Amino acid sequence: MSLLLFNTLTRKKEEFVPLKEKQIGMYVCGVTVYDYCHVGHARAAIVFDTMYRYFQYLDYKVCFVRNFTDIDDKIIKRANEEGIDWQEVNQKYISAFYEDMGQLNIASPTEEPKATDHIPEMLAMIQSLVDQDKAYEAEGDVFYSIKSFSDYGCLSGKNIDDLQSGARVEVNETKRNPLDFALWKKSKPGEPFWDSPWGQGRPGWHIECSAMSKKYLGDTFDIHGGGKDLVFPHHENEIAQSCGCTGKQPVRYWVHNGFVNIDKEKMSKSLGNFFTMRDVYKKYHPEVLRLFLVSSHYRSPIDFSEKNLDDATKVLSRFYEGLSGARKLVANIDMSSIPYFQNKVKNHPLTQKFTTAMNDDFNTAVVIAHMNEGLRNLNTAVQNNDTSSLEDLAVTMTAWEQAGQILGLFFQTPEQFEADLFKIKNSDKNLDVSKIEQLIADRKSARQSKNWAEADRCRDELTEMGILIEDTANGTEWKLK
RNA sequence: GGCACCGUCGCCAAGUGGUAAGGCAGAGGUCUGCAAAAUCUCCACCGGCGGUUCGAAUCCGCCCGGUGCCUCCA
Repeated sequence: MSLLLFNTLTRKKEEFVPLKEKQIGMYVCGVTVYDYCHVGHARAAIVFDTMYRYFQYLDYKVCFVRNFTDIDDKIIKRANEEGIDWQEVNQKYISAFYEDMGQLNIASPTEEPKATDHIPEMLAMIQSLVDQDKAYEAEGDVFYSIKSFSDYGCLSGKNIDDLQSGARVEVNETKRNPLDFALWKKSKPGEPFWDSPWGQGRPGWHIECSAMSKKYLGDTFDIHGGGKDLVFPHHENEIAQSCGCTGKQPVRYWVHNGFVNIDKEKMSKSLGNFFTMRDVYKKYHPEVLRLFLVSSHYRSPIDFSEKNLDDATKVLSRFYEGLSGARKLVANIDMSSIPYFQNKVKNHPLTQKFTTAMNDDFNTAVVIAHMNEGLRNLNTAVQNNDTSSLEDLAVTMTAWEQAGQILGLFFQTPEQFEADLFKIKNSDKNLDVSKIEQLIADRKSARQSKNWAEADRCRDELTEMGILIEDTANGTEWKLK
């Protein structure tokens, strides 16, 4: 069964065929480490993490490279603002990145190169472009001459004339063409710099990805990803640089994720309408954020709102409750002793539907729909306490759970999830747990003596506190609304 | 101004030529002392107009509405 992937270069879904059989080279633009990550960064991370997981599930050997941009204007500016060294800025926000992404269950890429560790590679590339007359030095800066690349605009669908006529590009006297972009920037006094054949300076933004992807993945590799906002100019320029340098097409499939919106507008720093990941975690479980972001297709815009996160919380709670019930029912089943267990999971209808959806350009939204349907089967078995076919249930549960895990869900136990959820929900309520338990005990004795009025009074009091109770076979359980 | 994209139930969201997945909310049933949870049933002809087609939410044209990129941006 083939996998279809939407390629920005052709604007079509294409059958994905890697360069080398069963191997994939994938490069994804990471973040510039000058501030905390927001939900837009979270989406990009989740989208490509999910692809990475699914490729591995399909038995591909994936070399996944995700970079850190650790030198640029914003970092220098931030360092000056905070009165610290630019490296300290990097350090601070790289560790924040790991904290925030770790909570989302983002797997480690194969390589996480930093721009400043690859200055020689970048200089070599720039030199090659200069030698080929595709780049030129001007007063200490080095620019790429877009005239040297006839395909310039192929990725973003722009043509050079349109770009020039609408040019909001800053006027720079030293450029031969206003659309030429910097490969190397001369450093100003007091700024960090590296030595180069063109004097002291630092790399332009685009060259790092060309140099690092070439180093780790070769002149041509399979997938290059990032947010839609990187299509132009960043990825367009990367193609120009890489192709100019090697003469080869650098990337076979360009993959871009859609934006996170707020009230239909792109979440962005400049608009100031962004939420950092750590802000979101104060009110919502990180896994809820993950589920929310995989609930729609990766290329569509997704509207970030409390209502939508509340909905996602409900779905994830249902998922975990169903999982918890099913796990308890099959607790005594030794799955490893079930004949052909892995094959049965693989051939389960749910797994089949899962792979069909994922093979269609990673349609995770459809996967979630299938999981909601699958959940009903689990819940029905649990409700009926159906022990007649526990082995089948174990297979169904595993197929269901596995689908979720490839989406990066279910990375903790249902108990931990419930406990975390309580902690988050209770953070601004500060409820007294012993009081809750006392009321439940009071209600229990009232019910035993069939004093329904008193029992209901206890429940009403709990309801007022925001507590929801459920009488189950194992006693009364409670949770925060 | 140039170039793209989007408009599906009250809300969120799949589907891109064969008579509309899923979730939330809502209505009703089962279960329950009553609830809750779970489960079952019900709940849309797809922005407007025209065209192509045996057949369109899905293709084409026009219109209306919204967004993005063209400057740093996931």
